[in-house]
Amino acid sequence: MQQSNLENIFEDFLNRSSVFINKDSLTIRYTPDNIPHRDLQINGIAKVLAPCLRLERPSNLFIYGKTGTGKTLVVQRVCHQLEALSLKKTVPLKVIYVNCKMRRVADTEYRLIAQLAKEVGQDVPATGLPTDEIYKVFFSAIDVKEQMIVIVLDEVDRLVKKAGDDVLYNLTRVNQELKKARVSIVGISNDVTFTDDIDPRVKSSLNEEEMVFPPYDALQIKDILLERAKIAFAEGAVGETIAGKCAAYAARDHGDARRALDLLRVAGELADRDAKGVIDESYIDFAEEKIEHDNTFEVVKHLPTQSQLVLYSGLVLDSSGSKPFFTGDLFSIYYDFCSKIGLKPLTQRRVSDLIGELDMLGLFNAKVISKGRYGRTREVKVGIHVSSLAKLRDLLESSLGFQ
DNA sequence: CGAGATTCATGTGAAGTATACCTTTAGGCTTAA
DNA sequence: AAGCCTAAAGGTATACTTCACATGAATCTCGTA
Repeated sequence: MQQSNLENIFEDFLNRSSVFINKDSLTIRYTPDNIPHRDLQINGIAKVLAPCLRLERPSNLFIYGKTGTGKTLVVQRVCHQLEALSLKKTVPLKVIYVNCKMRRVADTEYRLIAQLAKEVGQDVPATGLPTDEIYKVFFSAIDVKEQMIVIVLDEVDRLVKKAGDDVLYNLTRVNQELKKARVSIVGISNDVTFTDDIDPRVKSSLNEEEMVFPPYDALQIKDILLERAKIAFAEGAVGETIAGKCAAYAARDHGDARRALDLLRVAGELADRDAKGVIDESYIDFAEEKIEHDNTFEVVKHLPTQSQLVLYSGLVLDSSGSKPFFTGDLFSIYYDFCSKIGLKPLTQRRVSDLIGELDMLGLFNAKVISKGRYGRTREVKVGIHVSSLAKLRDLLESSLGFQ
């Protein structure tokens, strides 16, 4: 492409009028002033955490709700206010927020505590130290003075599924170790049934208070969208029917408001790209597809090589038969690919675990079935939208170094 | 014909191994008095 | 003699392997009606 041409593109971009005024207000980073339909929860959480301000340890709190029901947002909102107020009243209070699902950040006991330590300014190595040592570092870092610490663990269910409930047990016992600081834990979980399989001791001490976030219904989502759209978009860029359509799409599966906002944002971006001043319905459909597409790509790109190859093997099997396939099938074709690209093959045991992980990520849909006389295995289907399959294969092929 | 045993292919848990990385410690070298 | 650097020793977490046992319905077997 020629340089003058490039310049034109940039010029063009700058001069072009956008449907957005403030795009940030549609992203997850944005904390709106007003959170509609969540007053009950906000007040509830505030009441639980309020004792912080008198340096009394509040009850541990546990929050359940599906994705996009505003859990994280509400908690962050309340915590911000709490911190702001504590600053004004000079109460030593600190809120630590950790998202446990982040791969390689906080998905094991060690890494979680290391992350907590980092949040309070103690840098610790990624490996090599005993876990107790990490605990000690973290404890002594917060126990330097009398203060209140609120630890928010987002998506704890992931952590517990991967690393067991020891972490939680240790954390709930923190207060006995500390002399000056007080710690309170707020756990956020997407999985409502998740406490079923944690130790009753942990359960009783963690669940001092609990709260459920019900899904939004279509009307509520529409409210939320209109509210945000007012901030985000130029006058008249989004009609009420568009918001309604987004809401309907998002409400279709469990009232996910985040999804609705994504939909609106991406639709806006697409409209901008076409230099249209208005978002019409067709953009919503494109946006739905694009989001799906982008999300899976983002996930796949950051997968370790071996997982990528397992996924690729799955895709190949899927395209050849488009019927569900079994662990054994996948393993043998995976094995062939390994020698083809010069990768040391993993054992079937490990591949089985990787299939499980891909299932958790939603890239596969796997369930264990028994075929009676013909054994027991996982029945695997590819859980990726058809429209992304071809491009995904290309991506994997180049990333894995196929010719 | 039906209850119980058998079978298959792999799930799954536990224990062991390799690797990468950490801290501690001891020895050797340098330096300043 | 004190201070500093380096390399070895001893320790850990993590990803993976090895081993061994668990699973569960289709199929087989065999006693019984």
